[in-house]
Amino acid sequence: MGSESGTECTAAEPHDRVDEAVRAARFSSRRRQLLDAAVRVMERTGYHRMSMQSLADEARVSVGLIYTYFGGKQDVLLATVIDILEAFRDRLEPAMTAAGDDPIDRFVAGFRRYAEIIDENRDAALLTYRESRTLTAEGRARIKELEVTTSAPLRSALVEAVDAGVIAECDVDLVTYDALLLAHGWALKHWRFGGRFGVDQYARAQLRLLLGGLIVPEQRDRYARLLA
Amino acid sequence: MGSESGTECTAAEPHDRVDEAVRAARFSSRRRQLLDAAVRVMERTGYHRMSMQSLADEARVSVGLIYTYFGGKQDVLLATVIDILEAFRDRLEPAMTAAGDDPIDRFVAGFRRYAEIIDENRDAALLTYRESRTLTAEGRARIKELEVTTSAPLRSALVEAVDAGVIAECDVDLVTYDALLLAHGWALKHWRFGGRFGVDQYARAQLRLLLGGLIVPEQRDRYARLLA
Amino acid sequence: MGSESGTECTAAEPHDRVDEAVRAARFSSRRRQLLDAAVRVMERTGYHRMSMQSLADEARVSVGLIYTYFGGKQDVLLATVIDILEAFRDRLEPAMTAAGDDPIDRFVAGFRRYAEIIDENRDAALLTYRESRTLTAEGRARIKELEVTTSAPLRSALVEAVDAGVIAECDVDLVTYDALLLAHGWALKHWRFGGRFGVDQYARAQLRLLLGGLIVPEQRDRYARLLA
Amino acid sequence: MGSESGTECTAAEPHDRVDEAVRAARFSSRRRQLLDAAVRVMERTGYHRMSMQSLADEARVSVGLIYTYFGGKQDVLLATVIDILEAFRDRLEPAMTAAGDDPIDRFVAGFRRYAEIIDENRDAALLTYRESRTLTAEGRARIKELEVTTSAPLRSALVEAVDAGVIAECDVDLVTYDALLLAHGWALKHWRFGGRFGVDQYARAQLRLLLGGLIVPEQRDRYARLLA
DNA sequence: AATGAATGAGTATTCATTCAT
DNA sequence: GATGAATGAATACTCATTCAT
Repeated sequence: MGSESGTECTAAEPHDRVDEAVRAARFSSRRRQLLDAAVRVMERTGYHRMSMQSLADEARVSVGLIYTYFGGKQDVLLATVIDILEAFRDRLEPAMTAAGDDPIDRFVAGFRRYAEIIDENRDAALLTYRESRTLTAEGRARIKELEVTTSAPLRSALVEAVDAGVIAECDVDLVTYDALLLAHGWALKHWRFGGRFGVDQYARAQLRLLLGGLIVPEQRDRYARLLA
Repeated sequence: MGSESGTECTAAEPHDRVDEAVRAARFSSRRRQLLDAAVRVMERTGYHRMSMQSLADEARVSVGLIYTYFGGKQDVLLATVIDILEAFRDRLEPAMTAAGDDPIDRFVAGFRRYAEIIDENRDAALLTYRESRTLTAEGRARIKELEVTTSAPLRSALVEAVDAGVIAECDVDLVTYDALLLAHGWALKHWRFGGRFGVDQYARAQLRLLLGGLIVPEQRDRYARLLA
Repeated sequence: MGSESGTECTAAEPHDRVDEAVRAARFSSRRRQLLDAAVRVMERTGYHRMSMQSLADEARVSVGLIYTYFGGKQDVLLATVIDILEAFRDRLEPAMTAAGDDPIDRFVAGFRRYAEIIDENRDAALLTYRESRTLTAEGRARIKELEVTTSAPLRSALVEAVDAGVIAECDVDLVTYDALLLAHGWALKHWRFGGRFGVDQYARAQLRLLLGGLIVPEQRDRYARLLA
Repeated sequence: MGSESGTECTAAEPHDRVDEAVRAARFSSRRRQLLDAAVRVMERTGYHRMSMQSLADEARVSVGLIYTYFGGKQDVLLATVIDILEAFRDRLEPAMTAAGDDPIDRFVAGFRRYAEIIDENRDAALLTYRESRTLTAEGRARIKELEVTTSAPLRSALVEAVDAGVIAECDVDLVTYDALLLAHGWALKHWRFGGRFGVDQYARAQLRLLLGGLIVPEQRDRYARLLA
C-alpha cells in the first residue's frame, strides 16, 4: 500500500508495477485456463448443458473462482466466442502476408488458413452460429464487429483483385461472407465430408468454386493451378 | 380405441372408422396448432428459453395437453424441425418441375424457391443449425436423412447437367451442399444483407457465383442471362 | 373452455362461476396453509434463516408450489406481515365497539385486545420490527399504510376523549403510537416480564401509565378503577 | 508474548512492555476502524446484506484482516451492538450526575441524553432490535446484561424518587423499560415524527406522559415545568 | 380429450471463511 | 500484521413432467 517512506517512493513504484504485472499475468493465465476448459466442455455438451460445476471440474478449480474471472455463465460464453474470433483475426493476416503481393494468392492463402483454423477448432468454431441467440444484444454486437475485423484482410484482397482487373466486378462483401460461410461449412458438415476428403482438398474445391466464376477469362491461365 | 359405447356393438365398426378419421383429423390439427405455436415461440425466444408453459399459452391450450401430442420438449423441437424440412421438401420439387427440362433451369428454379422458403421462415430455418446439438443422435439422424431427401432434386439436376456436359465434372454432393449453405446464408446474415437487397437479388448473386465457374465455356452464352 | 354448445351457454356460466369460486377457495386455503407455515418457521429461525425448502417442509408441500402462490421469498415475508396486521385490524374494532360509547372504555378495550393479540402471536408480531428493512420500499409503504389503518380506532377514541374534555390536549398521533409501542413491548421483552406477570396485568400497568397523566383531574374519580 | 527476539533477553522486558502497549493500541484502533465501518455499512444495508467484502472496502482493509480482529461476521455484529450499548452506558451517567441531586431531574436528564444518543445513531440503535435474533444465545445474554447495566442509573433515579415519595409506587423495572422503549421509538418511527418535531420536543412529550401519571399530586407544582 | 395444480430435480450465483504468500 | 485468491457449502428460483379430476 501507500508506504509511509518518503525517500524510497521511487523504488516503491517499480515494485508495485512489477506486482501489478505479476498479478495481471496470473489473472490472464487463469482466464486462459478457464476459457480452454470452457471450450472443451462446450465441445462435449454444448453451452446450455454445461453447468458451472462441470466447467469448474474441467478447469480443476472451484465454482466460486469462475465468478472472479467472469461475470457469469453467459459471460463465459461471450468470452469464449471472442477468444476464438480473436484467434482467427490474429492468425489470418500473417498467413496472407506471407503469401506475397498477388491479391488472389493472398486470398487463397487466407481462405486456406481460415479453413485450417476451423479444422483445428471445429466445435469451437460452431459456437458462434449455435449460441449467438443466447447472448445479449451487446454481446452480439461485439461479435459482429469482430467478425468484420477478422474478415477485413480477405475483403481487402478481393478489392485489390477487382481494382487490378483480375476478378470481375462483384459485391465484395457478399463474396467475403460466402467465403467465410463455405469455410465454416467444413465444421458444419464435417460428419458428411470429413470421411471423403481432408481440409486441404475441401479448401481447394471451395476456392475453385468461388474463384472459378470470378476470375476474368484473360487471367485464367495464370491461376490455372487453382482452377484445375 | 376402447370406446365406452356398450349397446351399439354391431353398428360399431363403420361408425368407429368414421370416428377414427375424425379423431385423426383432430389429432393432426392439434399438432399443427402446436407446431405453429412452437415456431412462433422459438422465433421469439429460441428453444432453450421456450418454456412448456409459454408454448401452451401461445397455442391456447394447457401444458398437459402438449404431452398428449408430443413426447416432451425435445420431441417438440424435433417435430418442429422435421415439419420445416418437410415443407422444404414438398415445395421444392413442384417449383423445379414447373421450370421445364433444362437441368440448369431446374437447378436455378430450385435454388430460388429454396431461398424464398428460407426468407419466409428465416428464424425457423435457423433452428436446424442452432439446436441440432440439443437433439438425440436418433433425432439428428432423422434430420440428416430428411436433408438429403430434400436436397435430392437439386442434386439430380446437377447430375443431369454434368451428364449433359453443361457443367464441368465436380463433386455434386459438395456443390449441392454449398448451394444449400449459401441459401441458408440469407437467414444467417439477413441482418447484414437484408437492407442491401432482397431475396431475389441475393439468390441471383449466389447463383452467378455457383454456376459461374461450373458452366463450361461453350455453354456460357446460352445461360448468359444468369451470369450477367 | 369456450364450448361449442349453443343452447347450454346459460347453464355453462354458473358452472364456471362455481368452478372459479372453488378454485379461488382452494387458492386461499393453500395460501393460508403456507402463511401459517411461514409464521411457524420464522418464529423458530427468523426470516433470513428460513430456507424455501424448510418452509415447504413445514407446509408439507414442494418448494415449487410456493412460487405458485407467492412471488418469492421476500413476498412470503410481506404477505406474512400483512396477514398479521390484517388480523390486528379485523379484531380490534369489534372489541372496541363491544366496549360501549365511552371513549376511554373503548381505548382501554382496544389496547387490551391489541396486547392480547400480540400475546397470541408474540413472535409474529415482532416480524414487523425485525424484518421491515428486508422489504422493498413498496412493501414498507404498504405496511405503514396498514399500521395507520389498524391504529385508527384507537386514535379515534383518543380524539373523542380529548373533544369530550376527558383527557388533556395532546398529540394524539404520538400517544396512539406510544400505546402500540408499549403493547409491542410485551412481545419484545416477554423474556423479561413474562415470568413476572401476565398480559392482563401488563396491559393494566401500561394503561395506568398512559392514562394516568392524560385524564384530567376532574375525571379521575370516574376512572379510578383504571388508575388504581 | 513469545517474541522472536533472541539476543536481547535481558533488555527485553521493558522493551516488550512498550511493544505490547503499542500493539494493543494498534489493535484497538483497528477494531475501532472496523466497528465504525461496520456501523456505516449496516446503516446502509442492514446486517444480512452486509458482505465481509463490503465491510473490508468500507474500512479500507482486506477481507482477511477482519478475521484477525473478529471471530467472524456474527462476531462483528455482536461487537458492534456491544459498542453501541457501551456508548450509551458511558454517556448516560455523566449527564445524570450533572443534573444534580433531585431524582426526577436526574431521570429527566438521563432520558433526554438517551434520546439524544439515539438520535445521533438512529440506525445503529435499531440494530439491537432487528438483529438480536441473529446472535447466539450467549451473545444475546451479554447484550441483555449490558442493557440492564445501561439502564441502571435511570432505574436508580426512579427508585430514589419512589423512596422520596415523589412518585407513586410502581414497577420500576417496567417503567424503566418503558422509558427506554419510548426513547427507541424515536428511531423506530423517525420517518413519521421526524418531520413533526425534534428530539427535544419528542423527549419532552414522552417525559410528560411518563411522569404525568407517576408524580404524586402534592409534587406536581414542583415539576410543573415538566408537565406543562 | 383436456386441464392445471403439484412435484422436485437441477443450477446459477453468492459469500463467509481460510491460508499461502 | 496484512493481503486477496481460492474454496465450496448454501440456497432461491425455474421448469419439464406427471396425474387426479
